[in-house]
Amino acid sequence: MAEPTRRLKDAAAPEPGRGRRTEDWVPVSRVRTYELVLHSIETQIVSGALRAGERLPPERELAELLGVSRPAVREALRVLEAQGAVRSQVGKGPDSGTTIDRGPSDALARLLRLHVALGSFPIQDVVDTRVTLERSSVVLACRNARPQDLERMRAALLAMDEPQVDRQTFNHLDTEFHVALADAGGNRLMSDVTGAIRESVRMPILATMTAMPETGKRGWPRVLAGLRADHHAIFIAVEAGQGEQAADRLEAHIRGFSAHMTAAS
Amino acid sequence: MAEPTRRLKDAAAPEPGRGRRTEDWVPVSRVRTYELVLHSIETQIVSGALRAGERLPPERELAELLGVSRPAVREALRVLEAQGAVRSQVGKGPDSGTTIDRGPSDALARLLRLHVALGSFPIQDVVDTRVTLERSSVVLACRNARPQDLERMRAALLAMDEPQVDRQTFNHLDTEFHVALADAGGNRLMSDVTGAIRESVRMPILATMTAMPETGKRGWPRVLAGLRADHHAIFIAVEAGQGEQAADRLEAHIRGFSAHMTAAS
DNA sequence: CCGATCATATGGTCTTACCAAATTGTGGGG
DNA sequence: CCCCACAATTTGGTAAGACCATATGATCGG
Repeated sequence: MAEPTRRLKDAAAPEPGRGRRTEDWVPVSRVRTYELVLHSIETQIVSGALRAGERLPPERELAELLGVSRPAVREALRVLEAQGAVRSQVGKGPDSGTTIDRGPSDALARLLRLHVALGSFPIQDVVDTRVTLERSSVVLACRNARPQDLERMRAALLAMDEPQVDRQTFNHLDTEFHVALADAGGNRLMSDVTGAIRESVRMPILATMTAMPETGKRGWPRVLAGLRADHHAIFIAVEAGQGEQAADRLEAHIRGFSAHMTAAS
Repeated sequence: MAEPTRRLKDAAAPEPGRGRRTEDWVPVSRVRTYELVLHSIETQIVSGALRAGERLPPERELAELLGVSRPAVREALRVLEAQGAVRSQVGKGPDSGTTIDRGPSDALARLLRLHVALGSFPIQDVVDTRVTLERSSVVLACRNARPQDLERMRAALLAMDEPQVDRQTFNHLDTEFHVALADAGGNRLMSDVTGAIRESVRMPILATMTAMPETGKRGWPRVLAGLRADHHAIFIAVEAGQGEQAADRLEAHIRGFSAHMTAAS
């Protein structure tokens, strides 16, 4: 690690007394201490001074090095942890403490899910973005899919064909199918973002499914049959390596269901 | 707010003494307290019980309601704040305290920048994803761009044409141009993700530019001229509403420069 | 009636303390 | 000499309490 030792706050405080004093002045700090810590660590990561797998100093030491309190350090570490950038473990030994950890894990998904729920993005925008990404993914999948990728998709397909499948289970399997499709493309970023977006609309989709009546042209049984047919058609095209056709079918599939969602609202 | 009052940890502690006692047992919690708080608040947001603009209870109150300590609550709030889901303000009055705040702001960009720096995603994947999204964005921009969007792009173009522009400034303006292009499409999610990706590769791009020699076919002056020409060509196509041509030029532009990056490494 | 001052609510920060988990060191017994 | 049990140490996890800074609102005096 290059040099994390520069203090964020001048540690030569006039007194070891708590907090800051009115006479300090320095107009307005306005920046919260934990943001300073966060920025310090982020900078070291972006600049390459901190690499994946390396360990950060212990919390207490880091607090002293930066001239801040331990809670401030902890708050910053919590943010980094939620972003999947670090991992903390108690105990002693080489694996203990806080280590840099390249694992976006579900950080992206959680972020997007929150903002979809909050309505930060119009549903139509989410659908369009999803179409864009999944079209690309499926084209890649036609070229790069390995046998185990196809097997994973086939397993989801078969499970969705179960006659007694309920809507929640179907929704889970549907997500799994699309995520497997994205993974099959072999582009990790595209797959993660695609998965995050599909995950972020899982709840709204389930709500739409649940609201569907038991009969009728727009009833659940009819819709379910359509979705199954869509999935099979997409899968066949992927197996055959027909990228454009698969993409078109996928787009129709996504837009078709999203029409139910916008119609309901 | 529906009901945040269910305690996360049984508050009927035998003693007001600190921490937990050995006799509590309950095998292993293994889940950290702040995660419980975080999950509790996230659930209320996703379920719609907490909507944008609403206020959370004060930290102290929330801590008591959930039966946890204030630091635990604060750590959870910090994570939500970093995700752009809440905003905290001191003071009194209707705007004070912690409020739900739909503003992804730069949360996405920071997340991606970290992981690109950490190497969580291969550079080629990032480039491909960027191409996919920007192609879609520019097609949308050809249909939806308003005069002020075009003006913003034009301003960036002109600034990049300054003869004395240095590499760092050029890199900033280049980012601004691509972000303006994405914004012009009118899809907020696609624009945010596109901007985040472009932002996340800003440092690597700058490093590549800085490493270029002053002369030669692959020297900075020659590359600079090429980039300027690319941008102008893209802009002209957008102005003319020729989506496919703009997309093709954009892809060539992005892939052309990325070739320098992969060649250098 | 208006303005200045004080009260209050709220997040921001630091200190201190103790708990829990995991590794490591050490000593005794085989 | 080796191995196992136990203690020491390191490190994150949690809590309680205090004080500071800021923004609003209320109260009182002119």
